[in-house]
Amino acid sequence: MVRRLTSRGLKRRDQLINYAASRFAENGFHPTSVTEIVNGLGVGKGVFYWYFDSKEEIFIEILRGAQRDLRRYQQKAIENESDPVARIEFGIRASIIWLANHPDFFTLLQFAATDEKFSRLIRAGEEIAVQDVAQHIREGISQGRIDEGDPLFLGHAILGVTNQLTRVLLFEKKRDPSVVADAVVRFALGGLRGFSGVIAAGAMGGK
Amino acid sequence: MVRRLTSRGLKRRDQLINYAASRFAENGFHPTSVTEIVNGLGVGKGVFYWYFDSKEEIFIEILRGAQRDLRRYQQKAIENESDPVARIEFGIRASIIWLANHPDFFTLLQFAATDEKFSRLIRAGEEIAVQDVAQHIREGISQGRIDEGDPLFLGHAILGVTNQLTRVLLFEKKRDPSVVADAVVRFALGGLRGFSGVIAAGAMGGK
DNA sequence: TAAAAACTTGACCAGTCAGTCAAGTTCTCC
DNA sequence: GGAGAACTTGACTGACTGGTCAAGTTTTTA
Repeated sequence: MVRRLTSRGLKRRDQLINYAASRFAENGFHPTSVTEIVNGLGVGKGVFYWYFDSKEEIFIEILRGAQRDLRRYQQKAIENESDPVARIEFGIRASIIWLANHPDFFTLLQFAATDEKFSRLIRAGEEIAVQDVAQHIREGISQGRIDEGDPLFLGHAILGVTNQLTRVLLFEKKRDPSVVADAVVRFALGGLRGFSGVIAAGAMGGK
Repeated sequence: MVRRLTSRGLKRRDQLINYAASRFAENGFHPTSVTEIVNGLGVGKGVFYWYFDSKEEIFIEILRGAQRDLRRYQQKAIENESDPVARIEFGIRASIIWLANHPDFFTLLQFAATDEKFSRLIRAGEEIAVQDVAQHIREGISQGRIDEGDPLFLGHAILGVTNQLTRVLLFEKKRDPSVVADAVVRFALGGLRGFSGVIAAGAMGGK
């Protein structure tokens, strides 16, 4: 949808995006109807379709905006740090703080990753985040601070820990963001350092 | 729904569960209609409602079955191992193998975790799996093989790495299950060992 | 000030959905 | 063999969906 929007139009569009995001987060994407969105805002249905071609489109806009905002926040958090491992840590901490401040978006991103219609977009955003961290991992490896290993694998592993602990500790168990961040950082940096058979050495025959 | 089922009825119920699971995995839960399920099986709609009260109920049955089966598989994989760290490793490997053999269930479990109607069930299953691994972690800590840390946090961290790497490496990048398992185990055991400030020591002022 | 562009209304459409049910068929068990 | 239980059919219902559009209002522009 391409339209010349006045400031009034821009405000309305924002209002739709924000309200729709909160409804989608609470009820889910499919169960939330366009009628419900416009009624909640007290406007006619035509308003919705003046700004968006479809329910799908507004959801994609919501996702794009969230991804953009999160990435900016991450980059700002690490811009003055040159040590690669510290950049990883600061990136993790920034992500958790951002998620704590945008719980709705966390829910939306999690759902979108499971829906065929939106998972492409989510994965593309994920891939970008992983590329970012993989670069720091490469530097860390070349400095001998991180064990050899595929940087992309390791980046995804960090993402997985961050997402899971954020969901469980931050949102479900209501832990403080800094506590969650400490736990993620501890595990992620330990995971990066890797495991060379020392821990379980007493036990295993194979691998 | 409680009914006395003959063997014919049990077969039909199984057929409905399996076909519905494959449709839900491919199309998503909401977009898949009951009509689509019964038409795909070439039966009347009444058949569906003879065995299940609702579309929601069949989905819950699918999830329960998957959780039960996965847990059994995990337990079988570690039953003859006494070393706690090795039990963790074998549990991870068993999970990945099971998921590789049940890609539909992986998709379903991921979606269900994001839907308010089903997330309770998923979280309960997750909590059980985490309790299992937390027990091994506790033993590992008391043996001095794993750094101090909340066993539940660490258990969730392992779950997060396993899920993410399974999704990305196994299902998206089509890597061999054993390669995925190696990557997960490496990261998870390293993460358990923890991080005591050595890696990033050169860099950080604050935490 | 007047035309054009931006914005809003809400009734309406065609389609889909989960779920019902009266009627019929097949099976089990005595 | 016959009664009752298990199973199956598919037309039907009422609610709701995403999306359209002709008509109207407000704002911008020149």
